[in-house]
Amino acid sequence: MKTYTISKTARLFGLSRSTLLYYDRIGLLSPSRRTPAGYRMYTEEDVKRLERICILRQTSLSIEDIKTILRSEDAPSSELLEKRLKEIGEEMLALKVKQGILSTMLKGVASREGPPKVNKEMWVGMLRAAGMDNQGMERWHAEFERRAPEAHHEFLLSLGVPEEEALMIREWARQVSFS
Amino acid sequence: MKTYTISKTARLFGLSRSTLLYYDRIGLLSPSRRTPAGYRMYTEEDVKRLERICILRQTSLSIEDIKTILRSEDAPSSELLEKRLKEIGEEMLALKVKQGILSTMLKGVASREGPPKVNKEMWVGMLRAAGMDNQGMERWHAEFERRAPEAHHEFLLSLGVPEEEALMIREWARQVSFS
DNA sequence: CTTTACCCGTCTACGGCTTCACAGTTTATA
DNA sequence: TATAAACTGTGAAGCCGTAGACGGGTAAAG
Repeated sequence: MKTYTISKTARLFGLSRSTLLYYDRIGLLSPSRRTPAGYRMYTEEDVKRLERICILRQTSLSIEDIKTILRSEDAPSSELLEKRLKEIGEEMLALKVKQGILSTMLKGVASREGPPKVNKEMWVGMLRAAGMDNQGMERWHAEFERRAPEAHHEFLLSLGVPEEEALMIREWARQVSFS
Repeated sequence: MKTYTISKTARLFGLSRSTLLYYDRIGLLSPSRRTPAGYRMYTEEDVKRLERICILRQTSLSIEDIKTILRSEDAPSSELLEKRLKEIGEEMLALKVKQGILSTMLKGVASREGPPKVNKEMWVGMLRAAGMDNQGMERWHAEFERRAPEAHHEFLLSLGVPEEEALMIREWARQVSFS
């Protein structure tokens, strides 16, 4: 049976040797064989597993989740995949907000009006709400929408989010708060 | 002049005490005063600086970049902001691809066709290309588009990216490769 | 048999924190 | 006023996923 050394296996997938060493250490992917000298030899099966790992990693699933998914591969728990998909939605929204902030700041810079002037109370409330992690983002929008829908709208616009998108974000936030 | 203790300052912005300790240690934000017992006291000015830091952090700018931006606050180097904005664009694209992968996998799961069947050569070539970091993403699409535009298109569709979006991504990839 | 070109395990570093351990200080209650 | 609770300080270590360097052993080509 054909086997691959660690570096060759790594190169197959554009990974570094250290990554495979790490995967071995944490028990995510241990090569099925060793040479008498202790060299790791990856079989075709190992490579196949690694391929799956790469695909799953590609979606930024955590190593733990990947382990779980690969363990129960016959019943490929779509739960974790769905969870990650939802997270991605949140991340997209978070990125849009970041984009908005930066655009606003750049506009300020361009027109020489100095640093961005975002209403302090907005920010304080915003940052206080959840620390702005990805789950927090969701809760924050929902909370903001619930407490002050108009301020929420204005806030989104102030970030440079177009009217249309702002309405979509708000609707989404309302769904979150009632589900 | 009014001052705040470290925990109160942290709470103002939804941060933890350790974060402020960390910011002090790395010289990002050191409180202007100390009590005789050595307690950090944050003045209004410090709080103002922290507010800016939070806004900038909110865009995931690195601490180093934030330091630079705050250092030259009269000429607020839009360079770093633009750099980050570009990165965000790449991150959005990366997320879309992840989304596509996950959707495809879920579709596979739902129709009980087992694990996702993405052509191996595609993935290998893809992963080999750049390791799929955010800059790699850009290079990879450009490379794929250059070498096999049709396969690129098919690949995007296979990820569940809608036709329209696929065309946009490809155009963008072509621009990258020639700039 | 020498020269490459690999491989080994172990260690360190990165960013942006968090958590811990332990000691001193301030504030609230009894 | 005594004591307990809630703060504060410092320093060190840990987290993730990966990259890279080190010194030394192995394999294969010339």
